[in-house]
Formats: sequence, C-alpha cells, structure tokens
Amino acid sequence: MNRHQQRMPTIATVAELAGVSRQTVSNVVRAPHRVSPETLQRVQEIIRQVDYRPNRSAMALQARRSGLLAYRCHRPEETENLVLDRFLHDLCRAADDHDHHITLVSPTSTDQEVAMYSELYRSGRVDGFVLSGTHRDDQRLSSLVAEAIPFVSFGRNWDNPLASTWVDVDGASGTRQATEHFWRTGHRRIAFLGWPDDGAIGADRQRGYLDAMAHYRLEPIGGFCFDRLDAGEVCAAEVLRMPEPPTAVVCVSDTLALGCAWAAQKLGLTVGAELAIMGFDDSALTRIARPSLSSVRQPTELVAQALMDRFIGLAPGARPTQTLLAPSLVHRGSS
Amino acid sequence: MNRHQQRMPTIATVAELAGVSRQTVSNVVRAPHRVSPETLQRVQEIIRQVDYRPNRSAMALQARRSGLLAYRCHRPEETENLVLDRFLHDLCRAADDHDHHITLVSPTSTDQEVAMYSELYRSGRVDGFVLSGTHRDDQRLSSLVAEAIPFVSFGRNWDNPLASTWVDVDGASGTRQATEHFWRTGHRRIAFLGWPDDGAIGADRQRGYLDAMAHYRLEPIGGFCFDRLDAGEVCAAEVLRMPEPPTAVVCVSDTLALGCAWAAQKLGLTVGAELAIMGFDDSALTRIARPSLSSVRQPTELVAQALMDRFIGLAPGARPTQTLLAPSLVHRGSS
DNA sequence: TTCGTTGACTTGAACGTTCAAATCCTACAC
DNA sequence: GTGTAGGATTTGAACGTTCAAGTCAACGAA
Repeated sequence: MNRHQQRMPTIATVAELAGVSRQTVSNVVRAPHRVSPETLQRVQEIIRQVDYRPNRSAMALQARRSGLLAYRCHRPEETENLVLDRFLHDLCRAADDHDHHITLVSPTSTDQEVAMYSELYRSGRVDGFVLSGTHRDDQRLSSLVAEAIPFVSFGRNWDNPLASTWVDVDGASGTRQATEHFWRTGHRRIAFLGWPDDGAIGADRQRGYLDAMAHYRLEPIGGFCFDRLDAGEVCAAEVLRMPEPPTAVVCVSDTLALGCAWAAQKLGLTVGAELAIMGFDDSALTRIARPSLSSVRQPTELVAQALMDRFIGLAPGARPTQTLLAPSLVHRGSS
Repeated sequence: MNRHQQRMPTIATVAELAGVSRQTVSNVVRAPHRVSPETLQRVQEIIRQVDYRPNRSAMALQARRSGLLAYRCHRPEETENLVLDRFLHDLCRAADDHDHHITLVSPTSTDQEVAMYSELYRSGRVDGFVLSGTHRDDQRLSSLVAEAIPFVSFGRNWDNPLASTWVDVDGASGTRQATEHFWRTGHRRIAFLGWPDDGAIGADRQRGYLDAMAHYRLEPIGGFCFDRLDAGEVCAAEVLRMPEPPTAVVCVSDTLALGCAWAAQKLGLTVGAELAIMGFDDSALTRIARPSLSSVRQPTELVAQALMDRFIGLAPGARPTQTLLAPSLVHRGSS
C-alpha cells in the first residue's frame, strides 16, 4: 500500500514561488478581493503553472466538515430501486452542484446500518446522511434523530413528520391526476390495482385514487397484491373478469401495471384502445410493455436538489422542514 | 451552513482523562502490543466511555491518503447498467472490507470526466478510481495512465492491455459454456444473436460461440443487431424463420434474449421445450420472461473483490496486473 | 507634528492525527 | 558499581489548511 505518490504542490509551494505568505495564497483562492491586483495576478499565474489544488483533507480537518454525505446503496434485487437508480444519479449531480459528494455504504442489517451511520458521522468521515425508502417504524429515522446526527430523507418521516427534514413526492396527487385524466377522456369504470395496506406509500397512492373517485361520484373497484409481476397479472385478471370490468386501471407501481397489461393481452383486450393503464414511477419497465406504459413520474431531480438545499441549510437549533413535490403524468401508448 | 456540531472527543481528550500522552492513546488503537496491559485496559475503558473515534480527516491528512475511491455513477438509461447495478453494490461491500469507501461522480462528458478525475485526485479527495464499461479508444484509460493517476478497471484495457491494472470477465468462456451445454443436451442447430462487431465485448462473446461451434464442427448461424428489445425481436424472428431454424440460441445479452423469447412466442414456439435460449448478464430481465431466461452470470462479487485487492496493492513502480475471471451458467426455464 | 484609519500582507496557532526521536525506568550482565 | 539493553512512555514536529491577531506603510485630518 506504499503509494509513494509524487508530492503535490501545497499552499506553501505556491507562497514560496510567488514570494508571498501562505495566507495571501489562501486569500487569492478564497477571498480575491482582499489581495492587490498585482499580487493577485502573480499568484494566480503561479497557481496555474504548478496546477495547485487545495488539499481537501486539510480543509476538512480545519473546517471540521468533510463535504461528504453517505447514502445507502440498495440491493439490486429490491424492486423499489427502479426509481432509486434515477434518484441516485440525480443526487450525485445535486451534490456536485453544492460542492459535496456522495459516498456509498452497504450495511447488511438495519442495526448495522444505524451503527455504521453513527461511526461514519462520529469519525468525521461524512457530514450526514441521505436516506430513501423510509417506512413506518423506520428505526433509522428515530435513531438518527435521537443521536442528533444530521440527515435528510427522500420519503416522509411517517411516524413523526415534524421531527426531521424530508422531501417526498405527493403520491396521492399522482394517482388523483391519473384518475382525473381517465375521467376526462371518458372513462367511467376506473379500477385501482394496489398493494396490501402498508399505512404508508401504498395507502397514500390509494387515497389519491379514492379522493378523485369520490369527487366524481364513481364507485371504486380494484384489487390488491404484492409488488410482483406474476401476482399483478393474477390480480389484474380477476379485476378484468368482473361482471362490469373497468376500462381504465390506475396502478400503484409499474410492476403491477405491466402485470395488468399482460393479463389484458391474455384476455384479448387491446391495451390502449380497449383498456387504459397507468403505471407509477416511470421506470424502465414502462418501455418493456407494448404498447409502452404511461406512468406517474416522480420528479427525482427536484427531490435531489431540494434535499441537498435542505441539508446545506440544516442548522442544529432550527426546526426541520418538510417538502412535498407533485409528480406528473407521462403519457405513452397505454393511455 | 454553520453546523455547530457538538465537539467530538479527540485523542487529546482521551489522553487527558487516562493520564497518558496522545501517542500512547494512538498506540492503544493502532498498535496495542506496544502498550503495557494495565495502561491498555485503562485507556480502552476511557475510549469506550467517551465513545472516541479517530478523526478520518486528520488521519487522511497525516497519511496523505483519504481511503476513498471514486466510481462513475452511470445513467439509468444506459442498458449496460443492468449488470453494473449489482457490481456497484458488490464494489461497495468489497471497499468496506478493505476499510475504504466509494464516492460517486457523475460527469457530463468524457472530457469533463477526465478533468474531474484529475481534480479529485490532485486535491487528495480520493486515492484513485474504479472504472467500468471500458471500450476501445477509451480516453479515460489513456489519460489516467498518462497522468499516473492510480486506477483499476472492470473491463480490459482494450487498446493497451498491459498498460493498466484490470479485472474482466471472460465473455468468450461464457458463450463457449453456453454452446457446449446446448451441444451436450442434444442441440445441433445452434444460433448466435450478437451485436454489430465492436471489436471488443461483443466480438469477445461471439468468439466463444464460434470456437465451440468449430470444435463440434457445426455451422455457425445467427444475426446481429443493436442492444434493444425491439431490434432483438425483429432480428431473432428472421433467424427463427430460416429454412433450417435453430433449436437453441446463444445471445450476447439478456436484452436480445428477451427479444428472442418474444419472437419465438409470436411464431408459436414454446421457449424451453422447442427453443432453448441463453441470455448474458443474469440481469433483472431474465425474470421478466416466461419461462424465465437462463443466462451467463458474471461473478461481479469476485470482480469487485479482485479490483479492491489490486487497487490496495497498486505500487507506483510495479507492473500492472491483469485478471480474467470465468462466468458461469444460471439455468432457468429457457434451457 | 501627531494620531487614527485603512489596505496589504504576515505570523502564530489551531484543527486531530502519526512519525521519529528522545526520555525514563527496570532488569541484567560483568 | 558500572554499563547496556530494551520496554514503556513522552515530546516535538509535521501533514496542509484557515482563523485571529498582528505588523507595516501610506494617507488624511486635527
């Protein structure tokens, strides 16, 4: 591991070459207005020549801030990561924009996850955390709050909304928009394909559908199953075989939407023309179906930017902030 | 941004409480054998009490090593990321095992990517880089070698194999195994569905198929198209409509394999019984097809571990090492 | 002339580690 | 009693920044 890397130029190198003090070089970089024009130019020229870059470890030590946020690397098997993939990318970008970086951790259990977070924070390796996929009884939220470790989350603090800073997407708004869209395009039998009640994300999305249906005085119909393609297909088939089958289906996820599309095809229904389908998440799955699936898209880029903004603004005494962003419909062949 | 975080205990805190010097505390943590048993126990007790963790920024400054590797966060649209997802997760784990961490970057162009790498390395933010998805004329490889920036890559240095340290999966071995498997299970008309010649990954995988076919004195057949589902379906349909159609198809990717499965279904062929299909990468796509697709699985976990090993062992003068790992077949419904 | 003000720059210390050298103490051989 | 060896521990310096307090010269007002 003896990495005899060639010595990089330091602030002292530049200072000596330019015939000024360290602090003046520091000022040239951080506060140019404090330096006389001639000196400024001379020092900048030297900096350019030796390609000097301030050492981040030294800065981190002095500032007691590493400029690093940790994010948990989700296992690729988890279905939810279809959206999280895009989110991670956006988060990276947003971090860059704030001169921060994202480092990944991959804990094996929730206990270990919290312990790892504490370790990372206390050792000064990271300044805080970005969580995603929050749920009810999320031990991470309560532990981090209890230990006063800075973090923001993509996803509500379900148990204690005001206790921490989060940004989330208004799932109810998404399904409401989908239902409204179907109503406006003439559908009157609109079904909802959801997950078994989880008291959180799934229930939130179902609520948007129910609200819209109540508003139009339509009778809600549908089914519930776990987020798997085969389960979705079976469940959708049941719904489509009802005495008065729906002409449009709002789905809680792209997985169930794809399952629904398959069920429709098996029953000889033309997706798009005879049966409209709306997925949720605008994941890669939407492009696998034919026709491709319309879907509710979460504005992950805005979420990421908002999270970084909130994190930077996080002050120890201040009250946590909560932000809800509206998703939008992406129309494709299935609607 | 005034994060008035409560002061963490430092080595000096512990030293004072234990009535020893800083260095002794350091020894307790790093080299316990240098400390007398009584002192060791006393200091360890204090460390436990105040929950002291060595400050990583200070360590990084002193050691001139951050313990951080940068990895490029691929855009979720890139099809290749189906494997890279799993790889990223494995890489994270492997880094953890070596007391390192992965930080993400998301450059917008190759030029910017190289500039970013140089900046990150020269500022001491990271110790080096892990690249993936290397290709011919990969500017990143040549630039990093030229600038003597430490890195390892998942994927050969195609242009100059001996110039840098890499770990790759022997794609030819994968397609050879697939072809051999089909031969052993009685198939004699075996086709290959590939990408247009890229001189690299695709050609490598094709070679394994061709070698096996030559060995069994069978006539190679097949088609080539870009890595998209629709293209794969069209291309596969052509192959399956040949006068003497194949009974088994070795595919260069899961995408084309899924396209092939669809084409087969449209032609009324039962995948598995009447037509055997082998994909490549063992991605999430394999579970979308019914029956689920057999596939060549890259040992990403081993790749990640090997890469970390190689990186840690990277010495400035030493000769770069190259490692080729064999993939394995995962049998599912389609074979 | 004296004094205070301002701008440009420098100096010393601190951030929290570890390395290298020095000190202290005990044990042991001659 | 002297010398030496070695283990346990301490001390000073260094890593590369920035903060806070300092110096110094020029200038204008009293």
